[in-house]
Amino acid sequence: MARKGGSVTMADVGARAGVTARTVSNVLSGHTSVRPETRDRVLRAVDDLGYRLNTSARSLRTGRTGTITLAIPDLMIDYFIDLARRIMTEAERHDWTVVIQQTGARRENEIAILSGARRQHSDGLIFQPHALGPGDERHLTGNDRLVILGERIFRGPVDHVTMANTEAARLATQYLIDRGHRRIAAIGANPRVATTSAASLRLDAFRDTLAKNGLSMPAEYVVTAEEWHLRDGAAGMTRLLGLPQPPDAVFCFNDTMAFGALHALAARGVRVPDDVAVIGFDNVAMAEFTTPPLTTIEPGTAQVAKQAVDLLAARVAGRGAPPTEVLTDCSLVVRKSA
Amino acid sequence: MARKGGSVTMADVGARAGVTARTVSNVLSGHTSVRPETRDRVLRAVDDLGYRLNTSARSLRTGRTGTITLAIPDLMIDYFIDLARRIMTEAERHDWTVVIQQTGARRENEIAILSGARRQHSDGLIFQPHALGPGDERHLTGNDRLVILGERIFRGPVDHVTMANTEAARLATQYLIDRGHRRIAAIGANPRVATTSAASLRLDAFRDTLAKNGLSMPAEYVVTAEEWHLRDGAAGMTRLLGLPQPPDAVFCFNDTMAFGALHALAARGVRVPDDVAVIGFDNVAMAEFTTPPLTTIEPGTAQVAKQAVDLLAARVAGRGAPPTEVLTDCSLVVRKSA
DNA sequence: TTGCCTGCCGAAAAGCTTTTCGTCAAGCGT
DNA sequence: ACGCTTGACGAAAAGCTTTTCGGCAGGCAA
Repeated sequence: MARKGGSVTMADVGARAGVTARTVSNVLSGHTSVRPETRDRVLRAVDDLGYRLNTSARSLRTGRTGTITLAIPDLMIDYFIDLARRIMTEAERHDWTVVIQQTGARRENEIAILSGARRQHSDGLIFQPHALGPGDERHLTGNDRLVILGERIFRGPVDHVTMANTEAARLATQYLIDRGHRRIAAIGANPRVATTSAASLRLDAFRDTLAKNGLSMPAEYVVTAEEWHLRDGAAGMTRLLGLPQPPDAVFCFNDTMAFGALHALAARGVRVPDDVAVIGFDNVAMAEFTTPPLTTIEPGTAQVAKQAVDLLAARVAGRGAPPTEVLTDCSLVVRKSA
Repeated sequence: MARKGGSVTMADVGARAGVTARTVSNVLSGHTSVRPETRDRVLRAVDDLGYRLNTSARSLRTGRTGTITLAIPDLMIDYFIDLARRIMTEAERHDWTVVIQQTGARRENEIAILSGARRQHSDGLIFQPHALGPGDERHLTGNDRLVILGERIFRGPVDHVTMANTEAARLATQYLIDRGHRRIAAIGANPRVATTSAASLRLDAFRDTLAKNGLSMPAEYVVTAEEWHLRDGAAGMTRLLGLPQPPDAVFCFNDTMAFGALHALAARGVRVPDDVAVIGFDNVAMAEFTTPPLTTIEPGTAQVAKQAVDLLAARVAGRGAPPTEVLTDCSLVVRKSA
């Protein structure tokens, strides 16, 4: 805890141990060798005085903060919670603390993040954009030490790590088709968002797979959802159920919306999967525990987290690797809802 | 982003604007008045040079980091996610960034947090202990700027903010009794934890309310759960269902476990609430969307968040108020599961 | 006109750690 | 015995901002 006035400094513990601050620093950091005897004296002095390292001073000197920033749309979406958790544990391996910034998926906030206004004290940034897309390169001003989560939206030399959105979406819709469904809807479209966004990619793959199987995609079967929250899923589903000809299967673009959809279905007494099949995307922990348990896409969240912080670590270490683009493995996990 | 070598400093922008670093500082912080004309020159220089404030240097000088730490057991429990989100938005009002530290509910980690080893760069700490309890006062060495979430476990001069655990648990069990249930079980006991912990308080209130209504609490009806995760709830429920005489109602000590219990029930084809009623605790967002929607306790999470950061802000501001203890309002929200 | 106050800003110190430079002694090889 | 390397540590600089101390000019009152 950064104290105000009378905080005890390295010079103080040095004085008590009969050495200078430099030796104290060496003892604490363990970089240089110091005689065991003086080492013990220093350690004892540290203990006696209750000394605590001033990280601000260290950061000022070393130019490293020991903190990275994770910028995501929103902690109301289970996937991002899962992602944040995993990134935190990965970061631990690099002795990093992570601070989470919510952008609310709003363009101005995303720009603010990139411009550095909201991540001052940070060694690097892991950033999942939502509103930003191709053409916004100008906003990443001097942002080395950045890894983008999602499709390659910037032409600049930036690392990207992303899940296989189109392959996964294809997997999901093909599965529904193979199970005999013909009136298949999707929840989660968002026309106001870049073509590289998850929403667009998944919708495109959905449409393509339908077409490839000779099925059409009626406009009223793709329902848009701004936020991908629980209530969006529920609202989307009730809208679909109000249609003269409701769908017999629904592909929700994330698990959170699928949970909402399941709720709407149950509230109306519609049986899942008999009357309407539901498939999600993310394979969040809760997916295993809904009624019925949710069939969904496992997008390789663990890999995303590991790759993202490893890539960032490489950038921070200054290894001049060319900008990398990694794609994680996805798979379908079949449970009971479809 | 803290750059390494050639970063541009206040002196640099000052040089370009024809002033000294001091004036630049004044312009940027807005504390002292500066002539509009020079103000503009400075701002333009900032823009031209792409200057970014070095927060480490500022922190070193001011002794404030602009960051607070929130230490909670675990981000796998919905309540703590909810709490973290709310605390983040409250902290924003004070221009604070919050870093989340997970203790895993493990004693050694909680001690490490208190000792400051894992929250170096922080103006204050909001801490929800789990393993620590009365008698551990010695671990809060020089911890002003601390607010504890939970019952008063330390005798020291520390602010506490807590929910009305016993009142809420009484509410929940009384409701089950009033609905005609007689074989009522509880999931979430934890004998290895302090008597001031949520687990103990809720269990005590549960037992008392049962007794007050002339009901007994068979040992096999209180199932212990170490982690309060989804799987603990499910495991606890299946154990209860395996009993020769299963309960007709279950009080889960948090919503996350209740979700697990709901799953176990559904997997066995047990009807809720007809065969077994389920009641939770926390009123998390998901509770509204389960099937059936979860009857649960609203513990005043919003109040907890607001009070905690306001109290912390007062401590940091050095206002010498006596240690405060605040209790939030709770209520029962009835849905369909009980 | 003199004295005082206010607004604006330069010079310099303070905040604490890490790192560079240098010193001193001891050890080793020849 | 001499030169060289290595180990241990002191002195001091560097890293960048905020704040204190003044100084200077202009305005206002006496």
